[in-house]
Amino acid sequence: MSQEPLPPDRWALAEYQDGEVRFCPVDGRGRPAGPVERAAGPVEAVRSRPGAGRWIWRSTAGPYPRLLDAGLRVQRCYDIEAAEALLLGHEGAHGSPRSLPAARARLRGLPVPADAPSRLPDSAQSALFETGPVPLPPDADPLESLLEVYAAQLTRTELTAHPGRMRLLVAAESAGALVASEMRRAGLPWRADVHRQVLDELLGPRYAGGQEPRRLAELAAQVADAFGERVRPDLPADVVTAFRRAGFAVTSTRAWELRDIDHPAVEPLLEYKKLYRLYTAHGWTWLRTWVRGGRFRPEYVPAGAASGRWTTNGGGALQIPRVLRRSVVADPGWCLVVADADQLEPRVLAAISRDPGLMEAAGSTGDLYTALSGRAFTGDREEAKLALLGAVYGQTHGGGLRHLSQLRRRFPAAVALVDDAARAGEQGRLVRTWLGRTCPPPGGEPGAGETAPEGASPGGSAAGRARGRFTRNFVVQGSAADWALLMLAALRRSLTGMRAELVFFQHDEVIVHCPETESATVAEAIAAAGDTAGDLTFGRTPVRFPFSTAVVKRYCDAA
DNA sequence: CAATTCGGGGGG
DNA sequence: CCCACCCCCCGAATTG
Repeated sequence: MSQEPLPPDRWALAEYQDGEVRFCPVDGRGRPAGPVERAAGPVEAVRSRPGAGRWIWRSTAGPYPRLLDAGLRVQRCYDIEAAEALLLGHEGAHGSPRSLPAARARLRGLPVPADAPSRLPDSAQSALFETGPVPLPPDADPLESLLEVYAAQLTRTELTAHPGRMRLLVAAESAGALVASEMRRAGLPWRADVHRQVLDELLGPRYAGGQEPRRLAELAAQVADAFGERVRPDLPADVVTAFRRAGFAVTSTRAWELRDIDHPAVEPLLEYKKLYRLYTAHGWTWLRTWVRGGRFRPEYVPAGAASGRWTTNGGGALQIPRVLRRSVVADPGWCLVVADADQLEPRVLAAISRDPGLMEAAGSTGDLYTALSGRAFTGDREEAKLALLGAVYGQTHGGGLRHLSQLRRRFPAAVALVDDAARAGEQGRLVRTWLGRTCPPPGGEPGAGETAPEGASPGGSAAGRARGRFTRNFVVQGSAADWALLMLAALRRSLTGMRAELVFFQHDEVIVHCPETESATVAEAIAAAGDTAGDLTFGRTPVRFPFSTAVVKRYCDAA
């Protein structure tokens, strides 16, 4: 069946109620290939098998943080619950519970338990209500259940549209889970003193007793002066009313709408909103909550977004405001290698569409948009960029559309790919990324093949068109997320044995914290990881995946 | 009174 | 003029 040589050494590991673990070697079909061993915990088990190639376990977030605490890493893993989510999605059962007990129950035709909520409401945060992983029924043996589900997953994988790609996707998602745990443990270097200095500079000192910062109070007073009445700048309704009274027919208080209004309240108001946002989202409270011992440690959630992009659970790690990048400072003698993938989405589009013209343009490491504008595309770099992004996002009006027909002529296969994806969405069909991650069905979470009730003519309705834009973008953004996982896995591999640590990942950007002496090696490893991931993910194409890389002491000093 | 939605801003 | 796409986070208002 599969011609790939099997990893020499895979081990299944399951935790029991009393904390004990049992583990055994596993063959290529998911059957036990040796005696079951016991250990006091995952640390003891993994330590006893230093040569294990891949650990198969229920969920990386369970045992792996404890392994890291004990100073252990594993080379590779197979995350059953991550795989279950990917397979369910591919099978069109997107929202079905993904836990090991749920997967087992489905195999046996038993009632399927719901998943534990991924994020608890604040009111339930008390230890009393802490919800652990969904429990197996008391009569189920954890290791046997794990192997039963694993074996079935291997079979289901072979039934997917592209089994080889799905195998790769599961491996990549599992590697991502390892990276997420490791990054959280390492933490992003964060100087609380610098952060406080930024807050003091921009917001001024806080008044005693939890009052708002002085600068916010001053700006609020200026707004009130300008209107000649008290207006609370953080209440949109208040502000709209005040502008109406002053003779300006605004419909919202969005920055782009207010920017062009000639009224003395506008400037302090916009400044207030910017600073208010900093104060509430990344102010002193955030600092107290999230920064400990000079490190910011968010909980990353791989595939938290439908497209496969990561999210975080609290801390807003993927929305660090630019003004706070000054606080991300390397340790003495160390540096940050900050690397940003260049024009990732158009390069991904080139690879997944195999469009000859676009592949040729993406076959160089130079700026892709400049390459486009230099060719038979009449327009400058900015216009080329807008046209291409407009095609990927499903732009409906505006300047970028002017060049769309030209794009269509120059890069017919690329445009056809996103157009097909859009049509699929409008017709209520599912689309997949290159590796086979499947978009959620229309009409919300519930999952299992529901048919949109009001979708008689989805192509014609506003909802149908919105769905088309979603699926159009999904195939590109999601395939870029496929690539990013393999890039992380490749980079992680090449950093083993070094002191360098991956400390941040944001869609198309990574930060590695390393001794200054390692920076050149790390930069090379990142460059190599981009192209390696391109070949692994999409097969061999001429498309290159370069990074803009900077070696800096402070995050803000990277381009 | 708690849960949900809205509006506006941040990131890619 | 901006926008299309994916998200997070907060406070206030609204709803059950």
